[in-house]
Amino acid sequence: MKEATKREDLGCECEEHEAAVAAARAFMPSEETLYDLADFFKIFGDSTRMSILFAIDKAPMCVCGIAELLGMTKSAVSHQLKILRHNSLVTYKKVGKNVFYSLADDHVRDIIEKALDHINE
Amino acid sequence: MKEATKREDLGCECEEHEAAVAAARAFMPSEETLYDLADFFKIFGDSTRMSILFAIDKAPMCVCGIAELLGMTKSAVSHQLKILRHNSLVTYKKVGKNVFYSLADDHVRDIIEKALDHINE
DNA sequence: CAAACAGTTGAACAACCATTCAACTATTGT
DNA sequence: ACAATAGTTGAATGGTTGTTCAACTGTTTG
Repeated sequence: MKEATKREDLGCECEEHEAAVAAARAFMPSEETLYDLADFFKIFGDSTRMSILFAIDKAPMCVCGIAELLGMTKSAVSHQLKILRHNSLVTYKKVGKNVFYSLADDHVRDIIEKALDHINE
Repeated sequence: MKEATKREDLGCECEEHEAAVAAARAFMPSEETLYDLADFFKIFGDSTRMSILFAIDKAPMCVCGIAELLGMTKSAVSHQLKILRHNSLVTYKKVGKNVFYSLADDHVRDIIEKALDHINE
């Protein structure tokens, strides 16, 4: 046998669960909120961006400094900084030829710290 | 002009920054920690997984219930639940034909709440 | 002004990843 | 024992995304 899936592969026929589904639906955030949340976490989900955030945690640092610290090209770093910039996680200040980046606010530190707690059990 | 990049695209010649780089390097976490952190956040960086976490936030729910709530196939949901399971973000309990999933601990709620704070400015 | 360096950017490429599809296991009910 | 449903899983696929490459802007210095 094993023809194609008979009916729907979505949901279930068990009507006992419908109440639970309805109850959960009432507490679900909007689609937009869910996407915003996922997009926000996506930024932290890359080791290069994570490294950059730690690099500028204690003191502002220029792009070439970050590149040297991480052993990466300035181009690669700059691309990631653009993402961090567009999501307001970092700020920057031009000084001559250099651009110094810093963390935007303490919010970022809080979230990373929480995650570190979870990782270290 | 514009031949290939003359020398290295890594770092900079400015020796004034070497001290800053060395200082930052002293505070950098290990490579392993950075990867673990990024991997951890990567899990939250998908709207399907984020939706699942909210779906089982208030009460345990079976796979078919989640699938119906999200309007997705049971297969797709199961694949994501596997990832959440392997990262200890959810627990499960078999009851007859059903498998009920719940949040593993309050740690997860804390982190999502922090992120919501940041999004809502 | 011209050379050199810091930084940015768009296109191309490669690697990764979420969903689909099909098949499978396990449990319940007839 | 057989049919039906809940759930899982491996392979294939299509979309996303990080890095590289090459070219560009802007600033400083000789």
